[in-house]
Parts: sequence; C-alpha cells; structure tokens
Amino acid sequence: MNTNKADVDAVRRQNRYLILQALRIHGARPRVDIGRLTQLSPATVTAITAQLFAEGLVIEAQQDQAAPLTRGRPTVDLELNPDVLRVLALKISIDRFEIALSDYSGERLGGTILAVSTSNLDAASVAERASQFILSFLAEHHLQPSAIHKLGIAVQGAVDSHSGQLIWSPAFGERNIPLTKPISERTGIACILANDANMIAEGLMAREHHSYLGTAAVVFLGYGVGLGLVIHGTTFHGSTGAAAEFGHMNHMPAGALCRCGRFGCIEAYASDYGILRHAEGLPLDMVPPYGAVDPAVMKALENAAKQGDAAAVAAYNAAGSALGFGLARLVALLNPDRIVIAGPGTSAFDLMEPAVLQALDDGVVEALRQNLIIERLPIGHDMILTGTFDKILGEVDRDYHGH
Amino acid sequence: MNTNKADVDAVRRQNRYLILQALRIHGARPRVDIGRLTQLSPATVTAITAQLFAEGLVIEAQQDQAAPLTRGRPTVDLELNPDVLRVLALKISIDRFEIALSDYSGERLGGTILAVSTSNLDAASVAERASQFILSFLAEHHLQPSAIHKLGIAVQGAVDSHSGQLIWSPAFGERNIPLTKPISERTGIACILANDANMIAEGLMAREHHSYLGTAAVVFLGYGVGLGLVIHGTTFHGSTGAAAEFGHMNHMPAGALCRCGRFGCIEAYASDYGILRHAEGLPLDMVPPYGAVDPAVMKALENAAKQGDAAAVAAYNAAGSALGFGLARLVALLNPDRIVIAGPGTSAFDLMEPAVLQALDDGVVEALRQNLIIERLPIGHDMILTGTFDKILGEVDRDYHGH
DNA sequence: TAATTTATTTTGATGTCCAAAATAATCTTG
DNA sequence: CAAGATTATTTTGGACATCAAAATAAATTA
Repeated sequence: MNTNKADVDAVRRQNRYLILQALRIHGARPRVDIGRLTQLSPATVTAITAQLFAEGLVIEAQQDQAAPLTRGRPTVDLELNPDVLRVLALKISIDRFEIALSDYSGERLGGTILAVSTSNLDAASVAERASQFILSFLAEHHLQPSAIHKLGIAVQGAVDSHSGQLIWSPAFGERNIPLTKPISERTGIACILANDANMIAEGLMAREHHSYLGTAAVVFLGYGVGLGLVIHGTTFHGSTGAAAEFGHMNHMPAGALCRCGRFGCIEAYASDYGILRHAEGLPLDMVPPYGAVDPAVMKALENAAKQGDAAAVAAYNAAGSALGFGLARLVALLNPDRIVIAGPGTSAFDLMEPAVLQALDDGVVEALRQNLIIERLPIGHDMILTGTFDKILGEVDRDYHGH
Repeated sequence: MNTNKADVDAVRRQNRYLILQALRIHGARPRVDIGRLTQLSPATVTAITAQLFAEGLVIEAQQDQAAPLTRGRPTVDLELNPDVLRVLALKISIDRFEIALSDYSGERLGGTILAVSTSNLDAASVAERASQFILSFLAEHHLQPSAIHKLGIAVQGAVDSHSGQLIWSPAFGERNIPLTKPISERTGIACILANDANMIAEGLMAREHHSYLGTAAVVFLGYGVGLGLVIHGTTFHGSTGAAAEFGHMNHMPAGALCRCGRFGCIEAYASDYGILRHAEGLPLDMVPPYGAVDPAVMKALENAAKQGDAAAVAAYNAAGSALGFGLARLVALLNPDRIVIAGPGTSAFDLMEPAVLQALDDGVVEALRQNLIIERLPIGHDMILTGTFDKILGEVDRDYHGH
C-alpha cells in the first residue's frame, strides 16, 4: 500500500525516471520509441527529454548510417550522456577485493583485482585496506575521488545497509565491521553497502526485466551459498537490509558444523568447503580447514564424482539434498515463479540436481511448485559488479538532476 | 520499482484513497485532521471531500455534544457513509462455515455459523453448500444478493487467488476445488478468495498500521499452522496467491506424517492433531485419526502438560522445536522485524516457548534476530473475518466511485 | 458588540499531461 | 525536379491537480 500523498511533482519525477530507465535498458532510441516504451504521449516525451537535455543527462546519439531506408522525417536517437558521472563498484569476497569503474551509461571503463588475506584483517583494517585499494585504483586512472559520484560495495555475508556495517561474513574473523562510514571518510566518496547475491538479482532484473516482475530467487553457488530475492519486481532487503541469508538457513537441527559457528546450515553441506569436507571423509563437526577453496580442487572433485568416486558422489548428493530442502522451504514460504541457480557452482550442479529435485518433491506440496521455473545461469562473479552498477545507476536515475 | 506512467488522474486517485483510508482507520474526523493525517493541504482536502460527498461515500457525522469547549469555528466531522454498500465474509475451516455481514464503514451487521462435515464433501458440493449457506443467510436478513457488493472467502490451506481455486486444504479430501466462480454464478455476488492467516495479517495491518510498515510474519496456531506475511507494509501473496504455506514447510526430512500426505511438515508436529498424536504415544507415521480436534481435548492436554505429564510435555517440546526451526528459517530468509503468534493455540504457547527460543538460538545467526520482536496475540478466529472485511473494503476504497 | 480564534472555502498561480494542430525533414511519384 | 505523401517532433491550448494566500464562516472571549 502506497501511503504517501501524490502531487504534480511526483508525476514528473516518475515519468522522468521511466524515460531514463528506458534509455538505460534499451540503449539509444528516438523519441517515438520512448513514447511507445513508456506509454507517454509524444508531447510529454518532448517536454521531458528537453529538460533532460538541458540538465546534460541525455544527448543526441551518432546517427546510425545503415538505417535510413524509410520515408518520413528521420528519427533522432537519444542516449544517456556517458560523461555525466562515474561510479565505482567494489566486491569483497574471501581473500579477494575487486573494483570496477563505470560511466553514467553503464559502460565499464576498467577494473582490477587485489589478493588480500581477508581472514587476517581486523575490523578496523578492512575499511583501511579497501580505501587504499580504491585510492590507488583511482590514481592509476588519473581520477580524483571527487570525480566519483558513488561507490557500491557488494559483500558476501549479512549486511546492514542502513548502518553500512558488515554484520557477518565468512571472509572475516570479526563481526560488525563498519564499511561505508570509514571508507567514505577516507576517500570522500559516498558509499552504499549490499549483499553480493542481491546484486546478481539486481543485474538480472535490469537485463531481463519482464522475467522478474513477480517473485524470484537467485541462488549463488560458489565460495558460499548466497541468495538474492526479488519480490514484486524489486530486490528484497529485510528490516536491516540483511535478508536472504539462505546459506545460513538451517537445514538440519544439530547437523554439520558451518563456518558461521552454528550447526546444520545449508552452507555447511552445499558450499565448496562443505562438499570438500564431506568428500574427504572428514567429520562433519570439524572446523573446515580451508580458506577460499582453489577452483582447481573443486574441478578435480567434480571430475572424480563424474567418474563415480563414491565419496565424491555422496558429498554432492548431500549438498543437493540440503540445497533442495532449503529451496523447498523457500517455496513453501514464498511460492516464487522462478528460481535461478547462478555462480561458479553451477558447473557441478548436474551432480546435485537429482538430489535437489528429490528434496523438492519430498519437501513441498506439488501445487506450489507446478508452475515453478528452475533455471541455470552460468554467470560468474562479474555479474555481481554489473548488478551493483545497475543498482547505483538506477538510484541515480531517480534523484540525480545534473551538475 | 513502479514501472507505470503517472498522470494527473493517478494523483487524484491516490490522494482520494488516502482520505478514505484515513476516515476508515481513524473514524469520524474533521477536515483539518484529515489534512494532518494525509499531509494534504486544506484546499485539497476540501476539494476531494466535496467530491466524495457528491458521490455519497462520505457524510457529515453527528456532532459530538461533549466537545465544543474551544474557540474558533467548530469542526465538522466527516465519516464514511455506512449505507454505500454491504459486503460479506465467509470463513471456511474444518467442519465449519462462518459468515458475516458488514456495511461500508466496517460495522459488523450480523453473522452465523454452520456445522458442516467438510471431509465428506466432494469438490463440486463445496461451492454448492457454501452458496446455499450464503443465500439463506441473506434471506434471513431480508437482503437481495444484488445488495452485496462483494464476498471475501478466507480458507485454511493453499489458495490460488487468480483462478479462485482452493488448491489444497486440510478441511477437504479433494484438491483444486473451484470456489469463486461457482459461488459467483450461484449467488450473483462477486467473490475473492484468500488464505485465512493472510486475512489476520490484513486485519492487524489495518488496526496497527505503524507496526507493520516493514516485514512481519503472523503465525496462526490452531486447527493447523498458518502464516500471513507482510512485506513492505502489504500482505504478500506468491505467484498464485498461495504463498506462506508455513504449516507445510518441511521441518525434518522424512519426519512425522502430515495430514497433507508428506513427511516432516511443521504442522505434523505443531498443530492440534500433531501434538495430540505425539502425546498419545501414537507412531508419528500414522495417519492422524482425528477430524477437527475438540478444543476441550486440547485444553485437557495443556493442563496435563502443565502438571508435568511427561508425554504431554514432550509433545509440546517437539511442537515448539518444529515451530522454532521453522521460524529460524523464515528469519534467515526474510529478516522480519516482527513475528506475531496468534490464534487459539497461543494459550498453550507457554509450553512451547522454551523450545521455540532454543530452536531460534540454534537455527539462525544472532545478528538477524537481535532486533526481532516476538509478540503473542490471543486473537481468535474472529480476526479472520474482520481482516477479510478490511481487505475487501480497502479494495473498494481504491476503485469504487459510488452508485 | 467588537475582537479573537479556528475551520473551511475560494481564488489565482504553477505545473503536469494530453489531443490536436503545426512544423520539420525526409522519401515517392508523376 | 516540384508537388505530394509520410513520419517525427514541437507547439498550442484545454483540462485538471496541488498549493499558498486571501476570504469567509462560525464559534468563543473580552
């Protein structure tokens, strides 16, 4: 229920936003097309684009030389002005920082990866280290921090978007690590904090908007098990922005020991380390003796399972079962119309799939899953950065008015 | 993300809705108050209320004789015109139909209960029987069906609001029972179908709106275990309107046999029949040999547990644990700021509470539950009907324009 | 009775959208 | 090659919404 009063200003804001989003999603388009896409009249499109033009947000695109085979006055393509502003995205995961730069139109202008021994960092050093990374990246690209409009930080783990703290993450030993405030102070750049899987969902939504109008869950398999939730066509954040800690949803009371210290989390069965621990025959209540698991190790385990290695097969089965029951519980609660399996872990999903489907069968009334689409998407870590840009730029479209 | 274009009409619709809701929630109020409540200017309140007046939706209330001790021009209270229309709510649960009549202002005008042996009804007879019940109720009150603007049906179980079918319910043996269409055809009254626990959430939201702006879960304990979800201040329905089948969310793979035919559902542990079966020492994979459990039987069991009967205590512990792990999973997924325990089962909640809290402790990261409010609300079945009225009348406020 | 106070209505300004008319810039055709 | 046809965009004028400020209404108080 929208409980806010509406006025004439809100009307223009909304329609202005629709036009910017249309250009962002569909690229350079003439005014007629914008009218069709947004359902706005030509007169209104002219009025709003003229304003956007004056603000410098929109420019006339290069005329496409191949096109003019039609009668009538030729169209004039409009597009977002890439030079309006720059934004940064920072991805923090186990033993790894990654940064990328984008212009206003969403074009990627560069990026770097930094190896960091995250588990050795104390709370205060995380922001310090990240800030150094950001500043040196900007220096390399001959950019002042003041040239950056906003920085989006995507982290694996539970985040509190409001306070800008990382509540808990497998990457770090400590909890409640402040991020946005200290990074903002050190760099002078405005920051927002978000969960990595949510950013994947954000990216998918921006790219395939029509598929994500209702409820959807994006499961990220990899160094952990993440989940991004789309509800009513918007990524969902709980009361603190920390929702969808799917990896740490309990699968089995008093089950396998998780990196978070609890017993029975889905991650303790279905993450890289959970599968590996099981396959190596280590006790399930043993603290996982790995940091970030080398992808080559997982690839080898995958091959072993494909060749029938019993321990490996059993480990993938257990992973699939935990994942499947978790999804069954999610389906019972939210009845989504789409579940997307994404991330590097998709490559081994074949091995888990039978157990996942069996668990879904056993775990939830048929009626709730009869129209459910389960989709596999071999997208990787990069979608996290892309989705972070989509989110920041979407916010800019709502409230940035130039200069 | 709102993806619709806005225009001047939408502005008026929204503000008109705000004013109707303000009168619905706060009762008779003068225009100044409406302005304060909605943030609209006096001029706008005058304009909109004048229109509502002309449409007959709003009338001047009886002047309150006790009040006029102030200076200045006296206020004129406005209120919703009760005679604009009538609506019906029908609650269908195990062995019981209940109907109630309300006027436009939400005033309850009457109601009746009908004992029905629901488990003996086949799919076609359900709508038939309900229609008879509705028509004879109307006849008793000397009302034509055409005098009823809309009928809301609240049922325990999974519903598909779009098709108007009852997908599955413990009250009936068959599945996919069509309701809105046949009832509409037989009675001539427009129908909507909803889940009973969702209607409780709807009622709580209407009454304590400020407490339900974020994410909240309303658990209904009684003849089954239901759940109403509030997300972003709106009751949530999944892709088919069948969301939040919390009672049939799996608690334990291959666990106790549920009335739905699956193993390990929360309901199989925490519903009346689940607790009773456990306490009586019956095998957990045995089909529960009860229909609707007599409240007196449950009361006796509760007393036995309070006096330390070991079997009864164990049964309530198991119920609490299943419920608690279910809630822990919900919290991991949605990070709500409020969980409300409602329904007749609240009276025995003391017995379950330690196990519930223990399970929450074991089942979810502390960070996600540190601000969680868990509230007990001894509201009963009647809130289902009340909430159904709130929902229907809220819809009327959005799009009804009189005569 | 006049002054004061508060509620409500009226007035006039500003801003939005849209339909329809006008204009612009091309291709087609005789 | 000029007039006509066609399509895109802009301009114009009307309808309608909100709001601030002024005007009016209806009471109490002095």
